[in-house]
Amino acid sequence: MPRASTTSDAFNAIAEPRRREILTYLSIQERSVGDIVLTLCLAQPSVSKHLRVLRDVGLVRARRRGRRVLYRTNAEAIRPLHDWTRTFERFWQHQLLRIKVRAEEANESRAVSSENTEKPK
Amino acid sequence: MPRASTTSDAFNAIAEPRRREILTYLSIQERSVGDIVLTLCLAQPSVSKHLRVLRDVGLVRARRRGRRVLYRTNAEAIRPLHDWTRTFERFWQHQLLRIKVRAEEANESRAVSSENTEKPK
DNA sequence: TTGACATATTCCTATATGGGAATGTATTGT
DNA sequence: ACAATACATTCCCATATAGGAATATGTCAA
Repeated sequence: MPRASTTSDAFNAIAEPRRREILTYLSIQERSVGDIVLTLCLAQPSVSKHLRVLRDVGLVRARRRGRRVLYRTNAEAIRPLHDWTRTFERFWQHQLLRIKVRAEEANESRAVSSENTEKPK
Repeated sequence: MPRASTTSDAFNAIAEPRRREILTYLSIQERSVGDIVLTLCLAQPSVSKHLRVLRDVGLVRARRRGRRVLYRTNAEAIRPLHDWTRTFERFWQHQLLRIKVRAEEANESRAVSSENTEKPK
């Protein structure tokens, strides 16, 4: 079985670095495909294909303006990603806390010498 | 050119749903490969391979304890993902605000009827 | 209508993948 | 040393890519 489709969800869609760049670029302001091509220095078909993927998972919205098609980031679709990563927030806070505590201990008790670093059972 | 390697960065690594499940499971408590196999109902080689990917990008840490190898989530490695999604936070707040304002307007001026929905230039 | 501009799609190809099965490696208990 | 346990790796394969080139579609302007 190959990898899941890039259009299967937002997680797969944003795995591609260029698509992340496009999302960032379009979050500032609505832009045409041509703008993206020029600004990010990508081939036009490539951009269209990336936009297709982003559109399929709801990460961008499009609307025609004459010959052009204007795209904009749909930030709402990024929330699930944010929420998922956020569930780990408390853990990295714990880790930072542990590191901080360790540093303080090491600093305070420079006399006690050894006793730990790895506590085998 | 195919998709970037799953081990190229955390974004690619977490694109796989099972890997996300493993990360969540391991964030609670350090666990052996066997625990993961039983709890998430996956084949053992599959788990080992997923852990390999997660380890390569620093999302998990491992240590031997006798015959077992205990894995734990390295939450720190998830921060870049969190930070990236966070850059869009203000935008979805804006969008929610717009929606809210629109709803209020629609509610207050039920007499004014039309004039917008799409404003062609 | 015709041409020019803007974007989308199709075709092609090398490549990384995830699952299953089989096998390899490390560690413990006897 | 040997068997058993716990993981890791390898091999095989169907499949979804991403990029490049070519082509199709859509829209406007004269």
